[in-house]
Amino acid sequence: MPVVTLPDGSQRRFDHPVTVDEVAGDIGAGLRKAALAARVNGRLVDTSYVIADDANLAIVTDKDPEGLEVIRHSTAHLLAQAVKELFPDAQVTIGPVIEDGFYYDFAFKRPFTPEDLAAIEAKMTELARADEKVSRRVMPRDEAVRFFRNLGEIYKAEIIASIPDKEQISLYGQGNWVDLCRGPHVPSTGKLKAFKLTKVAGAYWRGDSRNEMLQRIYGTAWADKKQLDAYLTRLEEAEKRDHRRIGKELDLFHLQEEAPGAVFWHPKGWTVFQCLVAYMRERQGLAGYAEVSAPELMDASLWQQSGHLQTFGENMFLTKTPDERVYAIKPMNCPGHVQIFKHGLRSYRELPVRLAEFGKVHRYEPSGALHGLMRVRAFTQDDGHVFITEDQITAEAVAITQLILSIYRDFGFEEVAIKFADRPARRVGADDIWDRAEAALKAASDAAGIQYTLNKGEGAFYGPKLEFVLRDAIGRDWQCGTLQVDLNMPERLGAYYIDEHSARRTPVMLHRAIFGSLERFFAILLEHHAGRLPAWLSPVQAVVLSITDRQDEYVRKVTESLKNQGFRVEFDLRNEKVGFKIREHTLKRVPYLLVAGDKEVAANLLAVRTRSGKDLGAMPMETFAERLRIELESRGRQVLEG
RNA sequence: GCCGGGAUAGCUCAGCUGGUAGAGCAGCGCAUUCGUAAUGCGCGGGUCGUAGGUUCGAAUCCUAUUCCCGGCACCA
Repeated sequence: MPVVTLPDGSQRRFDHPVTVDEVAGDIGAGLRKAALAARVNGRLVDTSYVIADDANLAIVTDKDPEGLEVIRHSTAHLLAQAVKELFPDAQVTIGPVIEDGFYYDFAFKRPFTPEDLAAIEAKMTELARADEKVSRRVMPRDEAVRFFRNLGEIYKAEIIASIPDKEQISLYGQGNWVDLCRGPHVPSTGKLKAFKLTKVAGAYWRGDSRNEMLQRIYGTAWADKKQLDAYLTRLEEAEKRDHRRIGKELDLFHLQEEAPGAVFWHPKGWTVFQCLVAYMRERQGLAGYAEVSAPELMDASLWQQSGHLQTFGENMFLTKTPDERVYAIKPMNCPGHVQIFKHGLRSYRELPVRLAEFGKVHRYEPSGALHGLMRVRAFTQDDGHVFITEDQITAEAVAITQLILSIYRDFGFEEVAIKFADRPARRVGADDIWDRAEAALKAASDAAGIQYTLNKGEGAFYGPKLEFVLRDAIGRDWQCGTLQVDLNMPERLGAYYIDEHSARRTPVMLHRAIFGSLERFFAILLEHHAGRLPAWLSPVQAVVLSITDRQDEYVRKVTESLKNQGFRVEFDLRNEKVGFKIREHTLKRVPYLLVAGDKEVAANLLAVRTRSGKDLGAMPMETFAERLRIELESRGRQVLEG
């Protein structure tokens, strides 16, 4: 007879097998109503699950993260049920839970339209209102395959047929609709109260671009209307932070048809870009890197030798000159750096040799992949290559890791996830070389004391890598930095040094980038700060405003003086009300507005206002300059605006 | 690259079933000299992404094409 232990340690005895639902009812009517699923001995089950033996039980409600998952999963089923009722010819495939919602893929003779989406959502609401009971049953695999074949659901049948044949298949049904599913699901469709279909899109069957394309319907689902609305508001907020929108608003850059995936940097955007370069130049210099610059165009034979052309040639831009030579525009900087390393005879005494370049690379990305500054065809890497002996890998990798994390902190990114990407299917070099490279990178990661997750098969074609992923202000993740151990490229390109016994040795090459792509990092910064870049990165750090033309001379003088001190300052003498000027420059995200009216001129002061609307009072220009200087030098750690 | 949607003034967008393009903001001019997120009045501005086609007539319909957007696939 089962003894059920609840999360608080209390126990309940039953003299017969009981369902989760009954136990919940035994605890309280409110809990019974709120129960969506349960954990029995750690396993997630339906409320109809029968407990026959002693067990630990935790009721799952919409307050639990699992509860929300159950809701989303069940809403995906509701979507499929609605689609089948409205479009009986559509075939169901899969419908998993994703972040904030779910999707379901259908095979259908024509694409779903936005009107279809509205009709489907209305049908879903109707089915949820009907509060149909969701029931579970089990059948042997082969029977399940026959069952779905008979229904004409060939995709489902294919999925089930790929499950090992001894397994029992669970099916969930609601109304006259039934689907294969591991579950669990909500006890009845009435539990689904806050959902919305968001978009239709194409998606390949089984995620393989060689397969046919299905219709994917995305939706979001929440415990209640309030959560749903909060989510929709969050989407709107994210849209306002979109770097493409901010780039336009602040006149930072543009893209145009003749140069897909290549950026036209405007003066203000380029100012910020140059701030990033200057910052990195300083940090790298201190870390022992020497800056170089290698050609953007090199003979294709070099790329043949490096392995790029064979492995990733379809992503490279090639050009033929009138003399019939084929050149490749560099997609990476490493071969260039190897040429510089190779020039002259290197001694082991020189190692590590650390070369860095703000290298502009071009990659022919698939047209559908392009996305603002995040994914472009022409971009600038803060690329660096370190040539070392195998014994030096650990120490150097630890130093690089620390450098990367320290730099991210300067930009306000404290949360950094690290992934270890091991050998990919398309690669160069023998397996034993890969074994050594992966072991060395693992050892270095351990020595650096970092935690990482495995990103299987995602390494570079020449070596394993660590990927550094930033989390921004609204919780999105972006891969930026990378550290790669390469035991292949130096040998392929004939690089060597002379060791202490006068023998030729092939160096190990570490590839590393910190921003990754400057374009991308720039976009991440814009979105992270919603355009309000810290003053040290702002294209314009302050604007001096006049109230009437009586202050013109004073404003010009102050502006000139601040500019001479190295600040990025402009003035605004337009014949407009001060409120109008303040609004405009606030919208342009200028950190400080310095207002000069008759009072300030008389007292030789500036009234300082921040872009967040805070009044810092009137102060002499020298005071403002001093405080701003401290803010810039501390890279925003000591902030004037408070 | 694949599926779907889109492209109209500098920007955001309207323009129903074909009859020859419109708003707000921005810009320009004039007035206003003003104290912390929009002063008022007036004016100019578009071969409707590109190339073909159908038609008496095309922003609107058809075909092709480029780019953009949302996904998928890709991401050295």
